[in-house]
Amino acid sequence: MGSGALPTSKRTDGEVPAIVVGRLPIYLRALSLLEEEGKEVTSSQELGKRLGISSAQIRKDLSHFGEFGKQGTGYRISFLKERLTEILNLNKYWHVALVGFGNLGQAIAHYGGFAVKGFHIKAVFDNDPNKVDQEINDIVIQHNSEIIQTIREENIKIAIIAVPLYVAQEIAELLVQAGVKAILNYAPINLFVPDDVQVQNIDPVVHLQQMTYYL
Amino acid sequence: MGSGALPTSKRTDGEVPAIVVGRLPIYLRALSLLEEEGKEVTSSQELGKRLGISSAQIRKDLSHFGEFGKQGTGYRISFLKERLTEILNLNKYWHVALVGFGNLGQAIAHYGGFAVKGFHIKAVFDNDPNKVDQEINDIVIQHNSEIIQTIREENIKIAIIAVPLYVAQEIAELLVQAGVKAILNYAPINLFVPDDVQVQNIDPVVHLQQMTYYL
DNA sequence: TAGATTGTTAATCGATTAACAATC
DNA sequence: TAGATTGTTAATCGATTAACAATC
Repeated sequence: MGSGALPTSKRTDGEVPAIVVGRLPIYLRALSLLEEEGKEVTSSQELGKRLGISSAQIRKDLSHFGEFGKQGTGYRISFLKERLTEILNLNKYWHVALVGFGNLGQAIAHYGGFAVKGFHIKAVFDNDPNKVDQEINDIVIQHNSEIIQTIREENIKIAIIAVPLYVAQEIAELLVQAGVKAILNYAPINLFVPDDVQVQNIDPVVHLQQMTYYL
Repeated sequence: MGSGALPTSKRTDGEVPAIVVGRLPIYLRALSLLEEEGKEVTSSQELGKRLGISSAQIRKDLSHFGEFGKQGTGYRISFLKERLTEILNLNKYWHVALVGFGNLGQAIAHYGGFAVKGFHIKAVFDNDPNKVDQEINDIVIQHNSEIIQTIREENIKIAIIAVPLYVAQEIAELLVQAGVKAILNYAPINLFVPDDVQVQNIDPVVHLQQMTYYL
């Protein structure tokens, strides 16, 4: 966590709260939408209304990274988009490894949403010999035993874990050994990884279970 | 939001912070795992270590709902599991509607993880005439125009939105009209709904984009 | 009994919001 | 110029943590 220091104007870094970083992609998403609607300029107020966030918070969040607006007129959308894209390191073509080609893994591999945003699945692994050597999007599925070598060779830094609960931790350890620094984890378990490795968890069931509390 | 008042011992309700409710399913997940490992008793410390959460926070969170432990010995896992299940209303067999049977919707429909946890997809809708009348898990896919009638008839309260960005808001409005009170939204947009309707968003790309900040 | 761990209070820490001078 | 909106400071609000008496 918090390892990277970007060459961005105003950054006495190591200090931007993770919760602020977490909102940047949301801002970016909203800006793209506004742009597609033909807008060229927006304000913290307009953005906030769209996102259900206070305008003060948006201005505060952005102020961690520099000054992107103009008093009286707001933010030029194209400019702010570029800056956020840069801050989040989204100018790169990211290579991603996917581990687990079961139900979920297949869905992820077929889902077009990652590639559109610059996250390209370049290696797929599974434990099942019947799946190994199958092809998906021109990629040959490899056995889990190849994880370390392949990921090292291709210098992949981002991986998606879509394996059953009970093997998730051991897969995570392989990925870490292979040099992966960011893991998107779909297994319903808290993974233990070194401090310099990011983990983000996705568990739709947890979201449903939160909502039923109020029903 | 915050409408429901449960008949649980210590609840001067409307007051449990959403962030606390959000952690309960995580605790439940960890308890199930401990149980499967054969453990019968645990402590806030053990749970905390597993989850990367402080033991004080776990005790504080639980204290919103009652007293579930014993000094000196900790928590009986089966008992705490039951209580959390009850608090989160997870004893019910929940009916769920799925809107959108594209790439993502199909993956969701095939994914077994929801049903195992008591969330059963009972109605599926899509706009595409070619998909309507197809079957999935014994359910006949219906056209979006049937959303209101079907959901009302079947008294469904939970829906999953897996439609393209640009129709998500209109679908949400149909769902609300139909009486849905909880929406799991996979479209990358902030939905506007009345205060008594819950929304939880899932966007894996946002998670990846957060992590690349640190890479 | 001695050791362990709860539930809770008070202290700390951090995040959000309100307000406003600066300025486009 | 008058109106609007930024970036930032200070105030408020809320969440986390430390500490400990109670007690199993």
